[in-house]
Amino acid sequence: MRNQYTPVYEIVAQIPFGRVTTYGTIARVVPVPRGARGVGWALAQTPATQLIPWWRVVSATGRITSPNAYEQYDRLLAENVPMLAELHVNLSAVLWHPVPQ
DNA sequence: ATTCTGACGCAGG
DNA sequence: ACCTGCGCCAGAA
Repeated sequence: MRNQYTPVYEIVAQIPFGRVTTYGTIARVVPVPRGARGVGWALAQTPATQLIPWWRVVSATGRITSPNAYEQYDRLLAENVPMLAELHVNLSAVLWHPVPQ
């Protein structure tokens, strides 16, 4: 099913292994209700059955703020994503910028 | 209809 | 670096 949040999933699906982007960055390239918050909302609805790399999206500061923060943290570590501290991605090293759809 | 809760971002302090 | 408040407003109850 395609809804107004579908563009968000299409962008997230393109984030490369080992790279990360932010809620706000996505909200700036595709129209999403409520901007960055809407992106977070959309990811929260992502069915576990779908293979969308939701763990590659963090906040503008690099902080991991999802409800399942540690699962996300572990998944990123598994991709060798550099951290500044626990639950804190070194964004300047791995930030990925999406291309407008 | 009304209330409540946010996977944000930014501007202070 | 940390914390707080605020704008934003869809969805759930």
